[in-house]
Amino acid sequence: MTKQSHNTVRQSMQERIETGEWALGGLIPGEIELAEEYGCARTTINRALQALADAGMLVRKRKGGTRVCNMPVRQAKFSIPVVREQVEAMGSQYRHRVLVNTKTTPPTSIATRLNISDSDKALYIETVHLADDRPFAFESRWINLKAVPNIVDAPFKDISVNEWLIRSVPFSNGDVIFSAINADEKIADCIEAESGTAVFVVDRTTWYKEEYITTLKLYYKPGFQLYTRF
Amino acid sequence: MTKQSHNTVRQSMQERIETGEWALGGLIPGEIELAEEYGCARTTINRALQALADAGMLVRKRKGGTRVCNMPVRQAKFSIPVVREQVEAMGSQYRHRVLVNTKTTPPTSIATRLNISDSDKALYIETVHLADDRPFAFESRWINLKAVPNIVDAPFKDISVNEWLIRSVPFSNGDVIFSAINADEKIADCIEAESGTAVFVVDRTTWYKEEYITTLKLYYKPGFQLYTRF
DNA sequence: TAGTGGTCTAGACCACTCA
DNA sequence: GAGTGGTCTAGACCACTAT
Repeated sequence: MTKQSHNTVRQSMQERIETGEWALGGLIPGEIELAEEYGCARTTINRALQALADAGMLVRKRKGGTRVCNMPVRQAKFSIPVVREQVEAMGSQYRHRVLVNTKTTPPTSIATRLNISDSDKALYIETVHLADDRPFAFESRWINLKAVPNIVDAPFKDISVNEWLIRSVPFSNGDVIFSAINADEKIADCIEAESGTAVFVVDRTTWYKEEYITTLKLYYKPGFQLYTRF
Repeated sequence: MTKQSHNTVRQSMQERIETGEWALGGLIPGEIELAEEYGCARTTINRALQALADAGMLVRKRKGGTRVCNMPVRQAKFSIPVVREQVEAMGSQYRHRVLVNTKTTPPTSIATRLNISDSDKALYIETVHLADDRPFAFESRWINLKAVPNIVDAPFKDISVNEWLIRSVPFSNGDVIFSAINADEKIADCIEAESGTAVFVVDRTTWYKEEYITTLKLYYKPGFQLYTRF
């Protein structure tokens, strides 16, 4: 073979795994050997192998060599949903309405999550996200004022709370919990559903460098689906 | 600075983004310039920049240079859930019970998904996944017999259908849809819940090289949560 | 301790795309 | 056409870990 890109090599190796030429859990040749076989530099082989390891297909160990993963679990990458983009992706017009925006002391469960004391005040905001002026999702959010004190001056008419935060604290970390609940009356009312309807819930908490920023729950309208590919 | 690993460089650059030194949507220095600044080879800088671009923090274009992403959307990677591992991760003992296992003609919606004709038979399997002998999830699965004909001989006493497929067709592609529904009577019965309870649903279809393998729906017991981090 | 992957370098050429 | 990122190479040294 002549001139191989790391991509071509990777695909070739992926096929060797898929066809079983390289058995599940089995050891595969070392980098130098593969470099000779493919007729390219070891660096190129290394890059291809690392990509496959990153995808969860290979497990690599110094001295131990490279093995095909014996319990192949595919991983999927997905973007943390931004409601406005979800709405616009459907071809609908996005708008939002702020129902509540107050500074108040949060319940203990929230205070714990934001790592603030029970007596500290936090910003509580309720928002309804609309798609073509029909309810799409209801958002209930608490914000740690110590983390982003200047948020109180921000007007949320044109820009949503979420997008303000994204711009203000651009690359935070966080966790996400997906679940399903039966809508209580309040939620049902906000998303124009009947009480008791199954609702898809996204519970998200974000932080930046040991400091908690915000925690929110998103209740999507009935029938909502979250799609991913792997 | 002396001897920088690509990791150190990456972290340094990540901070410059987070602190706003490199503004959202702004152009950052070119690779050669950064290489001089950090005192390392361009290859090393390239690697760090590619990692950040991969994480969605940077957007790179030939000739156009590298810019900080102006609408930062964090991405999360998560493993396609394998029920047995979910159960064992909770410290419970996993078992499963096969309720139905028949060869039959699928409804049109399923036939379409598996890309087979309406008259073709497919394998239909219903399974209840148990955690410490209590229902954890109910699985309703269709399998394309043309894709994996030898599955009919497989005994699903020790190993679940899913794990048999994973080993047989180890690195398939697929899509996943998360949603919430109200349990009908049958589902409610299988997961020991009341009819109408909100249930978390995972709908998954997998294929390998243009051929559809299987499509399934997983109905989790009430209170189930799917956790991810970003 | 020896063997494997992990990383870095300096230099080169290519491919894309903006002006 | 010129400038940027994308990729490859050959060689070197380091770090981990299985034996």
